[in-house]
Amino acid sequence: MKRTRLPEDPVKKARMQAAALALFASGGYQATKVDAIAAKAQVSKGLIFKYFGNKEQLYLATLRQAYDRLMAIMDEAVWQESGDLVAMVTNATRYKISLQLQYPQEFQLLLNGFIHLKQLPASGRQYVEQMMVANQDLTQRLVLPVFAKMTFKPGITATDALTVLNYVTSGYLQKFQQYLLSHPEVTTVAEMEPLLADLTRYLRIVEYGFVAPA
Amino acid sequence: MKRTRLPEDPVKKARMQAAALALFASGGYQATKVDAIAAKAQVSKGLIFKYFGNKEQLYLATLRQAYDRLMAIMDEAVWQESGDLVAMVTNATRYKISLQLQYPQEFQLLLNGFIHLKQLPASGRQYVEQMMVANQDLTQRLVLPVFAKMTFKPGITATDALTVLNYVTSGYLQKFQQYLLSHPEVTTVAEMEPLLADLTRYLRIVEYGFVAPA
Amino acid sequence: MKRTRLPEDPVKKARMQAAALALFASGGYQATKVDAIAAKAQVSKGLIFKYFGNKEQLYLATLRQAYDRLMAIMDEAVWQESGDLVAMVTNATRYKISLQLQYPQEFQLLLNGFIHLKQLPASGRQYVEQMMVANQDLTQRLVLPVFAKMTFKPGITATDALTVLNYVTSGYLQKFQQYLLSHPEVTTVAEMEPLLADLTRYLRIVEYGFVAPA
Amino acid sequence: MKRTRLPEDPVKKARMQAAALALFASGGYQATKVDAIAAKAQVSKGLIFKYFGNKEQLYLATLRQAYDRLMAIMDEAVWQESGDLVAMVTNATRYKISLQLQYPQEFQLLLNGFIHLKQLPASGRQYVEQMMVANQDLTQRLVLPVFAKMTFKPGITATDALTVLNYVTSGYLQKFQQYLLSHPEVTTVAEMEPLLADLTRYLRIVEYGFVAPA
DNA sequence: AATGAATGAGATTTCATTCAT
DNA sequence: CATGAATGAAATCTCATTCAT
Repeated sequence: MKRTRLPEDPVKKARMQAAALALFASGGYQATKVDAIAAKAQVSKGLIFKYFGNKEQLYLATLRQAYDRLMAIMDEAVWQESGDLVAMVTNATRYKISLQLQYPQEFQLLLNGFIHLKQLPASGRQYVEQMMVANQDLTQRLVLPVFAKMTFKPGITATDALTVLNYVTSGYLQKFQQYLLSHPEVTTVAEMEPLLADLTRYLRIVEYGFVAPA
Repeated sequence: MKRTRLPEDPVKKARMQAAALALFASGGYQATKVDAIAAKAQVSKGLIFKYFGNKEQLYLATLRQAYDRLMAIMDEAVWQESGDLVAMVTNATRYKISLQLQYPQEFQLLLNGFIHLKQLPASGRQYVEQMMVANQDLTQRLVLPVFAKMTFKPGITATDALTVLNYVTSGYLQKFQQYLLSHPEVTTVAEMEPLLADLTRYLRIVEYGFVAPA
Repeated sequence: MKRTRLPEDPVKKARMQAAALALFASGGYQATKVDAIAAKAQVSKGLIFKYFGNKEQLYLATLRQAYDRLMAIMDEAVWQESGDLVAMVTNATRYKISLQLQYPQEFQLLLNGFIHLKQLPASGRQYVEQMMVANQDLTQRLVLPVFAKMTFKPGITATDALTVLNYVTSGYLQKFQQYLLSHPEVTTVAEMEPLLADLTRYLRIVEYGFVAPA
Repeated sequence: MKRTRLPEDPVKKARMQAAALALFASGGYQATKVDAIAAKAQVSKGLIFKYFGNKEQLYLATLRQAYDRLMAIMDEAVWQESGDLVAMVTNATRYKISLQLQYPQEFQLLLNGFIHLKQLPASGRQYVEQMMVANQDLTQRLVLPVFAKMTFKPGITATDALTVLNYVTSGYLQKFQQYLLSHPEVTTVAEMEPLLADLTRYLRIVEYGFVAPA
């Protein structure tokens, strides 16, 4: 018995999403033409409007999908707790890097989304904002138990330490992403290990300072 | 005594530039309509094209002006050298903050420009890129002399320390800018002093680590 | 059986070309508005740009089409060689006249094109120039064999004779075209025969002079 | 006693006319911008409108002036009657050529005007049409007396002979004008004498035919 | 009277969205 | 259902004409 065709062809829908992701990520909302998405998805323009209503909703759907995809993967308990803060944060960062390598477009899209926040329809902001928050939550959830075992200098709180750690790792990740853009041949985390050694030193500085004890 | 009308009326040109700055900064290139700029500048559409040729050149002129304005001011030797690294970087940051408060649109425009780098016409990239470079150069020029008087832990270079300092201050500035967006009532550096105290602690961490000596 | 819609609807494209031909021919490039072409072709403005890119390319396409159409028809071996020069040139002219009656707009367009040569984009000139050359080549190809059988007066070359023939026939054609403009009711060559008798006399003059032998 | 300034400065008006003539002649009506005319005339745009009302009237004034100038000069009895038709027509043509050399822009303007006749406002047509008529009248006035002394072949009228003469001389003049466009270094009639020898042969053909008597 | 900056109607061009096939 | 040709509102850009100085 022939199954009646689904009202929405999931294969085509996936192609549209993928095309939209790629183009929105690299070109932004306004500069990306629906024509181009349809062409890249090998689908008619009309179908895009049938499936997504209009360009803005397509953008939101793309944003949501990127967010969901990253969150789904991040939620996996990939990172192991450990007594060594530096090792742990480096590991976590190594993992984030692998995500960036796997999902560069999703990262780019959400990053742009963050910048364009104002221009986004209200319903779109939540994804971008949640993404930011979730990222910090994650680190916090991991790092706080380790902090519990450490003694802080007087006048310095765990929040301070966490903030600085976040600044350093996200600054590092940003530089890292730029590096990727100019070295598209890099596709595995292994190739990034030399750069990760930098991060370890940076984190060590945060932990113990760069000033030699008198 | 009234001045005779100039071939390019500097008052109107300034109004156009200001309108373009405000709208491009908040809306980006594509979303900003020339009509809107003309309306905001209280000038006819035609005049914009007479003064700037076309929309893209108007954008570049706006970018250049924002860049020039910030650079001109930054170049002033506002910050004093000092033996105390933390005090000095905090001062420098306080100064950058005051610039952001004074020129929020210029900052926003160049920040967006950085994101949109790909989409910018080649001639526009230089301003954005130089802006990034200049910012780091500035820090370096200030900080290196201070570093010269300090002794680094073994295995840690001045470059490492500078990088971490940059990550922390720029992370801090970013959070700061977000804060400004959600607190538009804040207009003076004085009101920001409590937040600057945070930065001091963060920098102290970079200098000496957050871990209490055993 | 109805044909499936083609990527470029030949019916609409033909309507656009026809409208463009009519309007460009009578009004020239600048004075003809794309809006008017769209209206005359009963097509939306947008479609014209989808099919032809921009106004200039539409003009060139129209020029090319006019040229091709005329050349295609001229190339047919309509005119028969004959021993009688006057009869032959008159026949050829009768044929050209029938073309003008059939394709008055194409003639007008290329004629205007010739005048506007300077203002034409370089790529457009070739059609107009080739048209001019082809026209003369054609006459030459026909007339030279007949000349071969004739004896010229001393001091007069075949080139001289050909040149004068060309001047007379093209002068005649020009007057003819003016006549058509002021007598739009004339649509068949038959109606033009009285005028063609004039041409025969003119050609006879070229052959034997108008001066009675002493 | 200082004379009060005329309401219209004749020097400036002349510059405007000259600029308009040059630009309309080479670029046609539509392609010529009022801005360009003002710049070439070293006069403000506003003055052009004050003196001529609008662009169209400026064009008509330019057309009229070109016509008047040529007519005024042509009316001079430069050409002498003579018994030899060929010599006389050649002389007349030589004179026309000298006019073309002296007033190339006026010729070009009226030539273009002839082509654009349809697009011209009705009031402009008369100049162009009169120009055409006057040109033929002139030839007629000169040639008919000579014809009176000649005997025509049976079946051939003076009108026929005149028409053919006109075709040949105007065809010749046209080719001549093209020659001038591609040889702008030529500025005197003397340099054109070789080409005038061609015309003599052409006219001889019209007179006696090119066919050698049996 | 002369200027040329300023205007805005109108032209060209783009592209999200619709809809006949 | 799917298509992509067709649409037209809205954007960019041009330039004859006006008018404050």
